[in-house]
Amino acid sequence: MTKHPVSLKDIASALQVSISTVSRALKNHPDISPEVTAKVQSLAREWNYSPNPLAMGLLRQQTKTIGVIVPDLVTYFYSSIISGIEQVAKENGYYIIISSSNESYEKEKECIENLLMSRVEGLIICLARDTVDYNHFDKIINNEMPLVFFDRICRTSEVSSVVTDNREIARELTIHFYDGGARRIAHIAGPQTLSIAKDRYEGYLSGLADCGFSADESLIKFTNLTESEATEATRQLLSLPKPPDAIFSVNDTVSFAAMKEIKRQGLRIPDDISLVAITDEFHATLVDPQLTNVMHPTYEIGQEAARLFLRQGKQGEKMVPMQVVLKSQLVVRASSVKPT
Amino acid sequence: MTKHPVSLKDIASALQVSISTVSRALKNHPDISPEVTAKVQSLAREWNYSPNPLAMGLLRQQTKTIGVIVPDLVTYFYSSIISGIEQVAKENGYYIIISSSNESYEKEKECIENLLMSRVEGLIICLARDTVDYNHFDKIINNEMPLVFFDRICRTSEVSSVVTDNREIARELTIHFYDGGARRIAHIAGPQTLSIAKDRYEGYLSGLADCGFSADESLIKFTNLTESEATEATRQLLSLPKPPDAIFSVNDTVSFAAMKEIKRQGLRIPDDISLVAITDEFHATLVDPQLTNVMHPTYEIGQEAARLFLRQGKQGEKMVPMQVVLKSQLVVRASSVKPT
DNA sequence: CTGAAAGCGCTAACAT
DNA sequence: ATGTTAGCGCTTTCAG
Repeated sequence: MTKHPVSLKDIASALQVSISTVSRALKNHPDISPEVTAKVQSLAREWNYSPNPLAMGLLRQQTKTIGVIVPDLVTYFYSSIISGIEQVAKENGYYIIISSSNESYEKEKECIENLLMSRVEGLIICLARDTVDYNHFDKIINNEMPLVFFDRICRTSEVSSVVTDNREIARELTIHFYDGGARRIAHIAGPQTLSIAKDRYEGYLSGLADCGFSADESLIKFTNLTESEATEATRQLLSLPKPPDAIFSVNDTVSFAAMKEIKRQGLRIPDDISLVAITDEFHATLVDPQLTNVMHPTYEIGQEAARLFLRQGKQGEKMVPMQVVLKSQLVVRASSVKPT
Repeated sequence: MTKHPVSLKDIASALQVSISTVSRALKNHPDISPEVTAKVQSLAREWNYSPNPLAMGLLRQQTKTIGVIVPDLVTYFYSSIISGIEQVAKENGYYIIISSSNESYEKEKECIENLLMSRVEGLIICLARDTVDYNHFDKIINNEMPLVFFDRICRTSEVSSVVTDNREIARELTIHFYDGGARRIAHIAGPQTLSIAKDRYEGYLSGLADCGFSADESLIKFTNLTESEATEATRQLLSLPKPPDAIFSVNDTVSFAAMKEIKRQGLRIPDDISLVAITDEFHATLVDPQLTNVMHPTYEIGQEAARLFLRQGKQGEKMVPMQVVLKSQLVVRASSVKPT
């Protein structure tokens, strides 16, 4: 049992040939005689040779690593996207290094610095909640490093991205509320600096318009996406003289905070208030009543992001930023169907 | 904006000194004159020099990466543990490569192969559900590579590990049921090849004994931890002539499957059946009624695992396998307190 | 005080 | 058909 992984040198000296012969034999180079090739390959297999990625990386000046930055690591949404990235990356011989910005702008900048120091070949990023300017991507863009944003995006004219049809689904969902009998449809929104929050807000307004409503300021609450602000927003909505009969919450954290607060006040879902969540199936069906939800194709988002990334890696292409828009899906469950 | 990261060579030629001088100046080697040192350091800072980890790795024959294998990536439990590993790893200049075994023995072996090919310095692993023999760790152990198991462990006399006090908490929990008035306490168990499942099962038996009960075979169901088997087990328990008045489920998947099935049958929790879950606070308080749960110090598990790993890296120590046992915590909520 | 050279594992010209 | 050499970025003897 050798302590160190076997190298070309080991094989070469065992077989009394040169290192380059071994190297060539391993890749079936036509110059090498069949006998030598056979001997080399069989010994390599026996000794379980595998090329040293560090040496290869140094030689080719490429680490085969993608840096991934997500706002957090512990929610299904991002975990699942990361799985998708990983799968495509692995299939293409890439590793990924995962960092969490913890929703912080400062931390996001730090992550980028660290990943660049680790010599990642490029980055796949979902912006932090607190990120409001986008200059920290200058270096990456100017260096023409592969860069892909997903979900929360920016600088779309320069950077490729993967998103879902937020605006459209928000509109659809608002109309769904209306069709279900709701007439005072509230929205707990997120920071308008965040693309997804903005898109969903706009979709909401557009849906309202389609139903012949104009926006009612008092029914719209902006939050920073934290549970506490979401709870407070819900409380305010519920204490309105004319409270809403439906709430569209901008993301999962907010959705569940709203649900908890509604129940805490003893109101019934959907009888008193209809609710939809933006979350996955497991969570939507875990609670009581089961939640109508917008399901995101998380795994696919990850896959697409990785594919966009790899496409940029290839020198040939002109690096025209591409935008992939995936469809999310509204799944109707009990929480938004009022008893007739 | 240079396309390639700056190297010692770049600095050396700019300053008309040798590469080795630059290398030494950067580490404040006493041999180098203060002036040169100053010049080098200032240029390095200006040009944002950072050493090439590939070159360093090749030189020192170490990649500074830890391979991490978890049964899945998308649940809070593992994500959170990974965060803990990551934090300690990063603090110590290590990267981690994360792989998922998807609960499969075959995939686990594959992951190990791949990680070894990536030249990780060692592994931190939580065994897959389907892993029943442990010979695939021979190579790692014989090579004296750092290896740490957590949660689901094996070969404890040879390998360091991090676990929680499963046996004790299962006992405590069983007694808690009894104290709450339950007299027919069922257990939906996991594969007895899995350390956690075995420990919890034994703790359950021990708790029963403490309450003056002997085990009732009909109240114990063994599952493979999938949602479908858990649902089926619950169904069988509920259809017993004398159904249980409390269910202790071995993990979160099983807990939530059981809860759903109980509700589906129109039974009330905790009135008809008390329930505890092994899950995190977010999920325990998300559902109705809120679940009494066993909380695991997930982040700490990760941190400890990483620390154990790093300790093994240091050559000095004799590599005596250590076992860290962390305390989990029983948090009583509505689901296990029967109305009096 | 500083430079030259070797070597980590590998590949790809460039010999032979 | 095979070997030699240089070089990727860095550290570390060994020589000045």
